[in-house]
Amino acid sequence: MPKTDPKSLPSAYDHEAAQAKWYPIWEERGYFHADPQPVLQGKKKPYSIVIPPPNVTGALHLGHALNNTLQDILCRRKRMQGYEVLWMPGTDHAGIATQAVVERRLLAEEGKSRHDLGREGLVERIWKWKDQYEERITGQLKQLGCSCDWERQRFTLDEVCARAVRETFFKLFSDGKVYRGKRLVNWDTFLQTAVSDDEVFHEEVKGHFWSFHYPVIDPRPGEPATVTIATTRPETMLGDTAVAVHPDPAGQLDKVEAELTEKLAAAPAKERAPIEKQLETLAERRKTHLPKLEKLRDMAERGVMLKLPLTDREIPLITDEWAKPELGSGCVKITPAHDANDYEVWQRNDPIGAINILNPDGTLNDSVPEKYRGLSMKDARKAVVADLAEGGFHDPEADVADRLIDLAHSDRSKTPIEPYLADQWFVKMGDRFVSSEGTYQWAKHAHEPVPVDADKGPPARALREGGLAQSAMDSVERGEVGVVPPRYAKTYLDWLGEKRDWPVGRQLWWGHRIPVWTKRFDGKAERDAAIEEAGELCRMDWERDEQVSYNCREWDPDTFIGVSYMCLREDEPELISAIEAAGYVRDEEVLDTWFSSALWPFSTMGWPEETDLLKAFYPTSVLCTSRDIITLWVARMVLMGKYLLGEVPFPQVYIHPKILDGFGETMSKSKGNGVDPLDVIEQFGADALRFGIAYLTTETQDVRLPVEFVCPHCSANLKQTKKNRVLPRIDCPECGEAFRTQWAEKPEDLALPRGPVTSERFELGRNFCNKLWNASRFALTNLEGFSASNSQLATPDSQLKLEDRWLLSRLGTVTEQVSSALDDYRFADAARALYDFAWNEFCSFYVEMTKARFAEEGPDKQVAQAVLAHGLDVLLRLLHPMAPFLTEEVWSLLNEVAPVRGLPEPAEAVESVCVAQWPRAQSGAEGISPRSVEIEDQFAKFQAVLGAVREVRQAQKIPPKEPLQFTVKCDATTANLLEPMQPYFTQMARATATDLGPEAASPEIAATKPIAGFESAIEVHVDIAQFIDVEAEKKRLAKEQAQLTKYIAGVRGKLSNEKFVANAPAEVVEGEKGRLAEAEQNLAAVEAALAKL
RNA sequence: GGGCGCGUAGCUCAGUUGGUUAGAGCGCUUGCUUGACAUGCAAGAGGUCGCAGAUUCGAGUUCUGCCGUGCCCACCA
Repeated sequence: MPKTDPKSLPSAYDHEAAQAKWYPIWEERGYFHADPQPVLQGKKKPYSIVIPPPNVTGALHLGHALNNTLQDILCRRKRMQGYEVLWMPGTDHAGIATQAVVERRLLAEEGKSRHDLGREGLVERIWKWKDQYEERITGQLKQLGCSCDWERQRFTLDEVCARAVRETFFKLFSDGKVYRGKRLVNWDTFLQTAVSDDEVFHEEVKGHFWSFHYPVIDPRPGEPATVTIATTRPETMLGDTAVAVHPDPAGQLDKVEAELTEKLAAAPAKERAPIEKQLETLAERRKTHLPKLEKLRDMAERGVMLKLPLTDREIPLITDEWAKPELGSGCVKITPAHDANDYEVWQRNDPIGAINILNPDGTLNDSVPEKYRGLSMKDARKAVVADLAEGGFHDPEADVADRLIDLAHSDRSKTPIEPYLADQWFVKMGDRFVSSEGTYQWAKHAHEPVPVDADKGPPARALREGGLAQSAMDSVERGEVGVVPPRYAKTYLDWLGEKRDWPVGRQLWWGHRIPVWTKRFDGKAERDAAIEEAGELCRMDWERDEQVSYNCREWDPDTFIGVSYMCLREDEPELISAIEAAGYVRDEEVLDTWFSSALWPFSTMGWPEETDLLKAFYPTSVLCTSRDIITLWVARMVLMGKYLLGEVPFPQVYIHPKILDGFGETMSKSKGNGVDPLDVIEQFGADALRFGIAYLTTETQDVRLPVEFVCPHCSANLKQTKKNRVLPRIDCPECGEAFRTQWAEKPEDLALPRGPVTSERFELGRNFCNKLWNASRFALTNLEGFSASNSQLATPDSQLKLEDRWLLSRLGTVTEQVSSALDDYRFADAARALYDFAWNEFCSFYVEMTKARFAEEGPDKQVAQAVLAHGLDVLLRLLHPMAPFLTEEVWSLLNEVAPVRGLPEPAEAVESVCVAQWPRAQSGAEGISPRSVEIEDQFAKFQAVLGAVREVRQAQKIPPKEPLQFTVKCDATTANLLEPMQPYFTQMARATATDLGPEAASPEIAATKPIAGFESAIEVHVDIAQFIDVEAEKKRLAKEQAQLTKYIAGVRGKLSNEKFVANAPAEVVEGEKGRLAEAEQNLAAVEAALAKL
């Protein structure tokens, strides 16, 4: 291979070239491929991470860049530490989001709906989209430099994952942890589909608040004959199954009053009026409403029924805390099938039942009286209100008109959402009920709790215990899974503690189809036949000698109406046809995306097969994710890992910060404040992006990134504001030319050149990379003629100069800092340590000092070369996880001039920094020049003296080229130390020390700078006879004097405080005394200098 | 309403168990062009650490309350 001439290297780091060059080479050489064999043979320790799979439809944004950069930093370092590393990549099929995107495109581009294509057609279409999107995501990750094992890439809907999903569902079903229940969903009557909470937006609309009377059946004398209820949705009254009143209205009013009083006492004057008004209203209510409510409560406890107007139904008056005596009439109608709160009331008061009055298209169904059937909700409302008024059930005076109502709308169709009670598959999160009435077990495949003691009825209210959720809680509580930072454990535990059952079905086509077949039966005869039939189907299964099917039955014990379910472990055609021939119908729904995500740490490794991969790499080493999916994803992975493999999927969860925009808001495409990492990579380079991210990733804070557009015409940066951030086109105020943004949609906008969105905060990373690049160029140029023998340092102490030992010591310290920071996921600390060391020490001092040594051939030059090569080598290794491309590029160039380097040097060149050993804290210096606080401290003296001279030059406005002379009054040790640094004072400050030591005289006309912070005083006196600006020097000294005086007064005060001297630790007191003495000495020097001027 | 954060220099942020004269980057001011780097070098200005109390010899750091701000969850018949 021809050698590169270091002098021909460009003066700016070419990130584009390095990125294009190295990634393919890394892949080709298989650096990222994980081999289970060395682990299984005990030769290497495993380290594994599964990627949080990005949604296939989404292009990656900066949040992903952060998430993946951090994982890559961890993986690359572990690889260098000799672990066999598996970083498992993949994508998520993201059911709803993906289907929605593809459906939208289908409609926009072809004018077709999903019904035009049919289930299979649509799914096939989505698969095609998926390949395209996935490729883009993969490409973005590669551009970022992510060292994923691409040969093992998975997709949550691929065959391997599907197998795991089927096995899991089958096991849950067989264990009786799956049941069929009712659940309220957000029903989009236009699209006739359920939409997730995320796809619902709330909009205030003007509404009307009606009051109606429901007649009481057979009231006793003195009791109210009607119950008044208020509602914004009168049409739902057709589905009412109860009216509720609070069980203790007086108590509740007391409680509300007490709260208000407390609030009033604490409220500032201007806020008092409305609270006082509320209190008045409350007092008024006690008179007007309370007696009636208490009567109603008694009636409810007696079991009084009400006549539901417009229907022939009777509904109970019940007590429930949901009814707020301080609001409305104090009573509330209960429509469990069409309101989330009423649904909860139903859960607490099981016998009242629920009536679904809607057809999927949003019209009223057969459960309502004939005259309303088929009406839309809107028409039904008019009819119901009119009929109630006609029947005398309406109380118009109590109505509230023009009330603003927060109404849920579907994000996709923009039509109002109807809460709709749908059959759902649930996974049980708890397995026991415990209440004051006793302990209850879950019935198998049913959601009703059954008492352990058969005499008791179901409990009214109970805590759930045990089960899947509990096992996941235990894992965190016992420390099997550690959460970093620990405060996030609370989110996890609180959520799991509710033990809410997991509704796992989704009314979609894109996803893992639920492997259950259903058959209804009606009556005893049909039921018995179904049981027999199921038995036969199972025998057919047994012949296959594997458990391929399972069945269960549910029925009403009185009527024998029920359903029989068959769950198949695999899609075996023969069994399916047998089952379907028997009248079983396959479930239409698919599983929640999180169901397959929950299996991700092991489904990706081939579970349920006992693969080598699984044996070698499960459990994984850490999960790295953002806080918003702690519940949805992390908790469920732990739960499933414990349930299916008996082992937690990861011993640690690292929760990283989120990236926010300049206004502190989460970045998202819909807000228009998102930044495309490719824009940043293009402008600043992947290394700059990565380093910048690491530098910003602190523990407590989210990362705020003020965002700006870059004009493609004139490169002007335009701050993004709340106003311009969603504009499709912007006219550049600098050059007047227009450009388009990522939100351009119209053809005329799309024709304009695109203005990328970036953040100037990545300049730090770019500048740093460039700094390192140039330091490397310097080193490469000056390592000409370097040979391995040059680096042999047989008698190091005699040959190493102070700066060599200093650098070697510092390398050890920095290695230690970076290592421990990365061990604790303190990425910012690691990045800062490297930044400061590389820039302020390696470049500003060591490289500067070697310039003087390279000027002359000889052993000193050779030592400098050896140390420089070694220093750069260690720096590249430490920096590689954060800046892989830059470090690899420089590594390869360094290999050309100094293939064998380091102290002690390896036997041969290491071909890539990817596979180089991570430095040990003592490594470079080990056995030759150990880490030494003394050396670092000594060197700091030199740095301080140099700084003093430079400061005087600036203060006196002495031109940089003008030579200076100075003396240093210091103890003999310091003088001996400084003496050999003479060439560097010349080199770095154009100054010569004419006298050093305890007796050093100050020049006749001098600027004086005392140096604080060392055990003995150091005074620097710069000869300024030729240049003097007396006023400037006086000013400078006066400032020093003021500072010192103030400081001395402070310390004296402290020391004269007897309590301080008595209570503070001796070392603190001693420290103060020492500093006081030093400050006093410095002050004396300053005052002497002032007097002399 | 519940939970979790954050408020330190003009901006974005560090600040380990309380103990030197509170730091960095950007921006700003001043001075520097020929050999690593103007994506740079040298120096400087800029902070009563949101407010008020408490604990302590000592508080940016601990506690309480308030103000401001953000995120998550629940909810508004």
